[in-house]
Amino acid sequence: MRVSREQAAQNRERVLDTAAQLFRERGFHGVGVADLMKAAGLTHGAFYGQFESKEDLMAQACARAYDTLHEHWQQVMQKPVDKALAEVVTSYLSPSHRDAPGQGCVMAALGAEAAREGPVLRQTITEGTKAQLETLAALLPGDSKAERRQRAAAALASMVGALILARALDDAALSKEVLRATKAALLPS
Amino acid sequence: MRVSREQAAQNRERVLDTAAQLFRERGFHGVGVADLMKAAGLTHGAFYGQFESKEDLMAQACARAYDTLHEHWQQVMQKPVDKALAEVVTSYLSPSHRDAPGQGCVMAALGAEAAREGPVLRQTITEGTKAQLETLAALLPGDSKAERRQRAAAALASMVGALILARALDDAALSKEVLRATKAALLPS
DNA sequence: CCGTTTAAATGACGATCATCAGTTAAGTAA
DNA sequence: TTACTTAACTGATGATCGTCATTTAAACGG
Repeated sequence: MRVSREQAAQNRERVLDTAAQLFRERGFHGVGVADLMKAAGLTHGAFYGQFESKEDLMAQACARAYDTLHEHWQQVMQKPVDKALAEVVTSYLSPSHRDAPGQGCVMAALGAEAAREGPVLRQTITEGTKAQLETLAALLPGDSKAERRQRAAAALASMVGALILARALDDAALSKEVLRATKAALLPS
Repeated sequence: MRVSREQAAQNRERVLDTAAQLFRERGFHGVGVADLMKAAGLTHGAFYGQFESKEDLMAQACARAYDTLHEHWQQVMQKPVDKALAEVVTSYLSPSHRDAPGQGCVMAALGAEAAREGPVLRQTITEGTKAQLETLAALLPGDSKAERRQRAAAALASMVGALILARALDDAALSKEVLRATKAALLPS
């Protein structure tokens, strides 16, 4: 059957949101086109009317995920810088972020896989990361902009790594310890 | 055809080494059993005479990779502690490590994927990581063992994250900057 | 109200996936 | 030399993969 122009646009958005979540939860190779469309309430045939290929969707879904994450960070940026930094770091390194990859950091969930994919996806990832670094640099101390950018790069790396470790480890205590230790290194009290 | 007992054991080792490399290069889902066996110079049929399943192989290949990496770290441990720390951090965060995932860190290459796999694989990863943390803790300053373990956890997280970022980013300058910044944070000069 | 457009569904395609049964042939033990 | 064992190969399994041609039917423009 057919559906109104508006409905079709909504469907497209829903497919994108569903993909952004499922890819982060199961990885790019862990989600088939049919799986995804069913999760979005459609059949697999409708996919290629809206997207050029799966790789096209992968890039668009990542862009969508980065947009959503960026909005959250921008909200936190309204607070005073020291509070904002503490909140960004604390929420990133929280057990709830670790346990909800579908709503979480793109790099931590898909970075390693993305490194093996095509240039379109990698460029999307790079742009999202640059925006993240910009936000983070504004929250960190430093005499020059270059120094703040450098600290932001190191801070983002440590947060991404900590989340990946915390998710991979089978030892709950050690998983928590990695998050705690990284938080302590970033927020010296 | 058949092959001597000794030759068969060698074949098994070769399959494991090949798997340890290919999995890190292409991810678990990026390597098929047939691909792997062909790369090891055998046909796909010989696989299930040596391994119980692909997941079984994944765990054994990761254990093999961790063993090899552990040997390298133990060699570096012969040096005085400050030199050893500098070498571990520098080589980990080097462009050559970034560009050779097949011989590099298991967590950086497969950590995110491993988090979604079965308990056998996750346990293997956890054991390998614990050994890494132990080695790293011996190289870091700190008043107590607990403090050194905490610093080791934060240091490993930052190294893993930096490598993943450096591999995923499409911007060569930024990729290098992430490695450099993380090295600077870990080795204050 | 009718003809056109098009979103979605159906169904199939070739390829590849992990897995395994059956066969071949060579090492091993008698 | 003979009988047994077994590593590796061949070939096929059903499932799933991304992709697309075709059909259906409802929204849209006149």
